[in-house]
Amino acid sequence: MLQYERFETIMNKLQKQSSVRVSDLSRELGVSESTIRRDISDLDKAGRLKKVFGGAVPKTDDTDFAGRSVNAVSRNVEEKARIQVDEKSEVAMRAASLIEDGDLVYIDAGTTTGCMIDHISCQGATFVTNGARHAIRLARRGFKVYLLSGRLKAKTEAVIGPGAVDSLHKYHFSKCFIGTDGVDRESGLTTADIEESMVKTKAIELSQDVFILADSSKFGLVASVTFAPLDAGAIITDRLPDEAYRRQARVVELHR
Amino acid sequence: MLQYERFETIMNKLQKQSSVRVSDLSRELGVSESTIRRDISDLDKAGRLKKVFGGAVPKTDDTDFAGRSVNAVSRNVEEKARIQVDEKSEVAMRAASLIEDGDLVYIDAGTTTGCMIDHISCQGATFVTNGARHAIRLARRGFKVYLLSGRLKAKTEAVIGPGAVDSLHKYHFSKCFIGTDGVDRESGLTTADIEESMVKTKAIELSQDVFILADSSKFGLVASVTFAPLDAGAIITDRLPDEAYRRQARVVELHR
DNA sequence: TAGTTTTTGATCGTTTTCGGTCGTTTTTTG
DNA sequence: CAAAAAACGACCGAAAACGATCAAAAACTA
Repeated sequence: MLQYERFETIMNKLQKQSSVRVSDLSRELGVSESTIRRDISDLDKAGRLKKVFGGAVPKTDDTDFAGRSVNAVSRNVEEKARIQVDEKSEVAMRAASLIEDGDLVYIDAGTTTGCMIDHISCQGATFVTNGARHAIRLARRGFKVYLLSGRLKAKTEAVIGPGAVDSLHKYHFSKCFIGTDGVDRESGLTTADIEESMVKTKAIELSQDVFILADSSKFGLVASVTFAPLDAGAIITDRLPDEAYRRQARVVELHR
Repeated sequence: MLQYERFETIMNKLQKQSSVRVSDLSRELGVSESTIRRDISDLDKAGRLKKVFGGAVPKTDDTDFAGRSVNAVSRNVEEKARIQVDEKSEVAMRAASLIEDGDLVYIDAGTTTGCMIDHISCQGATFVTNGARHAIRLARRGFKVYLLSGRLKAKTEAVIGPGAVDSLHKYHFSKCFIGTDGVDRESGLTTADIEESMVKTKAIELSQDVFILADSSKFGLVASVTFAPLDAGAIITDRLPDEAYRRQARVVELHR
């Protein structure tokens, strides 16, 4: 087994497990503990994880108040992209079809909104986004693209924080497309990161038409921070698990 | 078996396997390990895969945008590009070694500055950049990264224009690293895009120590817009084609 | 065909990786 | 709090991988 493969295996495990042990890795990968220690040291030096006594934990780019690992709940971009692919893609396709020539569109960072990019058919829209990779992909497709300024969060590749909110002020969007971690009748629309939530809230405020992208798995979930009430915009979903949501929000349901 | 066939076989394997070994390929393709190593080196330099100790892994698209597919390029062109890559990389490595803990560093968009990212060894620096992909790569490596706001230019993946210059104002860099298209004794430092030049000029103005990255091929070239005089900062290059430059600028020359 | 260029395989000194040992540090246990 | 256990890192030697070099083989050219 190549050193590089071990590196990737360790990092993959850390995305799901929130911690790994030297002894376990040594057994599972069939190499000595010395080697695992070296690997972990190298990955730590490279800034890809945090070495702790007995093993390693994922490196969170914004330090949790206790300095503890919070990765068990919030996975990173690639991981998230893998799950619920079909549903995400359907929702995204529908959302993309709403974009028209002349629109000034805000596209939120995130995997679901990212799916939209390949499905945008009209050519005359202008885009603003806080997703660094989204911006690159949009620009490649030939669109006029503006990026927000501010700190780049490694895990979600999103520009966040007060700087990002500031640089939003001058825009007046005709449409905005926002992803969400949770949709709940009591808590409304929620997301895991407070700084990301600030950006979402501001973008919604500045937009004429608001669209929330939420595949069916998001309903009933509540993340750390509420960024908008349920009726902040139209919720686009593949399947609505509970008709009760209709009383509180405008819902676009793809499968009946 | 033709070289071309081996190239394709290796690339095909990498699409399914996530890694290949020199020893395996040597046996399977019936050629010596030397040959496989040469093949892998060539494919790596062409940007089609990533060479690792013991074999190779697929190239993830986060490296740089020089990684286009080169199916039928003439040998001469490929050879030339390879040499330039080496020189760029040397220059970048030297530049990266100048970064220290505590620095607030501006990194300009561009391929040469992009090479720096993999070679930054210290962990305690903070970065500001107008390169969208640079930002993503820096963030992945665990650095604190800030992006400028503004329009994203598709070709260079750089944030440019007045918005970008505005969002620069608040920073005071300890060091900045700027790429250039041309270095000329009369015209100074030049670049092709007027909006990119504005960002470069402002970043230089805001920085205590200024470093210009220019491989030897850039000397004597003049692009459309001058963004700074020759003595705006230290010019880092692999080889200085003409000693006369020393009279006008501070030069760091790698090969004497 | 003869001469040139390119590709390939073998060699060899150098570098990198890896597992085991051992003294030290950290954590757990009593 | 002290002893025991576990984990650690530094070090070393063996093994593997590497790159540079060179000569033979193959492909190309005049």
